[in-house]
Amino acid sequence: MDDKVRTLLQEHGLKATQQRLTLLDYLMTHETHPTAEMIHADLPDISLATIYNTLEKLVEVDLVVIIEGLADGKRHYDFFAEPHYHIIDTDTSEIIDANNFDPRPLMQAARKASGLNITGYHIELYGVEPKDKK
Amino acid sequence: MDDKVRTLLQEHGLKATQQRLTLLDYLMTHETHPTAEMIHADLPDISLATIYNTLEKLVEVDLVVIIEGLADGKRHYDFFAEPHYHIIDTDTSEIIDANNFDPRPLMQAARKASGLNITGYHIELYGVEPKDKK
DNA sequence: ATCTCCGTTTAGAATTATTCCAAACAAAAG
DNA sequence: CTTTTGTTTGGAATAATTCTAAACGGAGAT
Repeated sequence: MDDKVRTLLQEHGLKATQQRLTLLDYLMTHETHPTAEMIHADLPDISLATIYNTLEKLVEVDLVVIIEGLADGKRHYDFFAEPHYHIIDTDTSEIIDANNFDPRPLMQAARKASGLNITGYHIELYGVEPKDKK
Repeated sequence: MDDKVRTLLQEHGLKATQQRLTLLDYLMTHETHPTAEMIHADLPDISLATIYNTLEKLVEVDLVVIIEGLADGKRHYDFFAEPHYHIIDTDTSEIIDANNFDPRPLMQAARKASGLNITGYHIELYGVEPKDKK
């Protein structure tokens, strides 16, 4: 059942420990965008240090991305199976995932502008609930 | 001479204090993307607390943007006169500004996906120096 | 199965970027 | 010039994240 998660970890060169299986499965099955603390609250058997360690590893191998810059000042984490971007409500700090945008032209432009091989991206849009100005 | 900077502050509803004039002028005339500490090193007569306070105000009125998520764990700041995006060399942490991309289709897509009025964006691409695999 | 190796986990201590505080100050308006 | 109101400041406080060193446990080899 968590063979899928186990395989995912091993494909990315990470040893499949119990904690990593639990944490990655948690991220894959929750639509939320939790902080380390929030994860720890739901998975109290995994120490906070391990949650930080594990998240760091998952970010390294691109299974997870960090969402920074929210009003609460904490890092939020997001399982990143397929590429998407984030829309953040600056009033409520709600984070919405969206993928109705093709990033390839942007990556092309970035390569052209910098000469670098582009390896990834973070796109975050900020918005507010319309006031219905009428 | 700093009438331009003074006007810029006032247009954005900020009182034009000596410290704000100095700090904003500093950001406008430096291509670098400094941290609060780096600014404080160059402008030691402005207290560190004021540098943080002032940067916060400048970010509020969209004259400055925060660049987070670099390897050093610190926030970097960037004068944001005209919209652009960032390309970050993940090996060297070098930050490159680029503007050869029209964000409007992305903003449209985000509005469509979220129903929010889009007020801003942060786009960051990550890349590495080509190894010349040849 | 058992052994061994080496990466992982852990509790708690340490770090440090950033925020908070309350008193002194200085822009801008009247 | 006086007042008002927002700003600046040094230092203390906060808290998210990282570090440390000892115990542990996957997983390949025997």
